Amino acid sequence: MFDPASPLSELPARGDCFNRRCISRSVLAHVTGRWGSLVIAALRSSGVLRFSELRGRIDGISEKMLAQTLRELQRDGLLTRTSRPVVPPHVEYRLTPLGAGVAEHVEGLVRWIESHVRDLVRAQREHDADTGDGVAG
Amino acid sequence: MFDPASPLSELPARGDCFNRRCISRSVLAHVTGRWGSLVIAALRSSGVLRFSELRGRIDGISEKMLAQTLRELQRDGLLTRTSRPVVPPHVEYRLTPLGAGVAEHVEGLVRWIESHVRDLVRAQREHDADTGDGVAG
DNA sequence: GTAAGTACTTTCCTTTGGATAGCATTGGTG
DNA sequence: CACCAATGCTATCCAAAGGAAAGTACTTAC
Repeated sequence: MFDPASPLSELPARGDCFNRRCISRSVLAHVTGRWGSLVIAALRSSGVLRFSELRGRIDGISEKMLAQTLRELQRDGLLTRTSRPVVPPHVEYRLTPLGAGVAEHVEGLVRWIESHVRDLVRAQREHDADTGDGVAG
Repeated sequence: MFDPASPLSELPARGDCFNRRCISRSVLAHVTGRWGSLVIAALRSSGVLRFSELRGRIDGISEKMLAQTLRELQRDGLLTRTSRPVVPPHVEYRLTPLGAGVAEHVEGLVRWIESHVRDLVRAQREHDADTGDGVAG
């Protein structure tokens, strides 16, 4: 059913992220991976970015992980890599139309979290204060 | 500015996920962590779930990671844990109103990916076929 | 006495991630 | 001509995170 070799027409029209063998699961993993959502959000807000620009925008990412994340997302068809054969190298990354589709949701999520920081901090402090599990009965 | 000890009123009204010191960044990490989004999506579609039900629904998760993910999300104020002191133990997890807010976006993302599996598979196959980087010039 | 059932926790080992250095290429500098 | 800068990676090595399996705690049922 989720056999990666079967013809497209035999694949289910809809995936199932809860199934670990479904391709949608691995795409979800790439998109919501440690760095995926930030790469996607950065590209969505800037349009085009070079490798070093992405590295500069995403505080804390290592070059290894940036390269790896970009490769995964490119393979999933969410972004394109365009290299101009000049010296020093000039490589551009941008979202594909497919990538723009996910990006919309990713950005919604990121923006929601950013605009609810105070609520989140308050919740964490309350939790740390009473460190009690809610016990009913 | 993002000092975890400063009073709420001094925290910026909006976080910045691109800054590795901002609390919104760690919440994003929990929500989009390897298992966070699936836990949230499962709770959103079911309302209430017990530990073992979550484990059953989320194919591939280990008990250790489920426990850890639940603890993080609970601390962030996104879900509640309610244990009834009976034998055998009975523990329920459900989203808080805050959690329901993120869950909306998480579910949008998951649903988008699930409904675009075919496009994603097609993209992967094309990529694997030409394994060529887009080169302009 | 012992097995079952639930929600974890612990242990041990594999996999992943991070920091740093290196590579390839060529124009500019001394 | 030697040398460095600039860019986009890759390689290496070590620390951290994650997975599998077994253990814990407690009481009812057999």
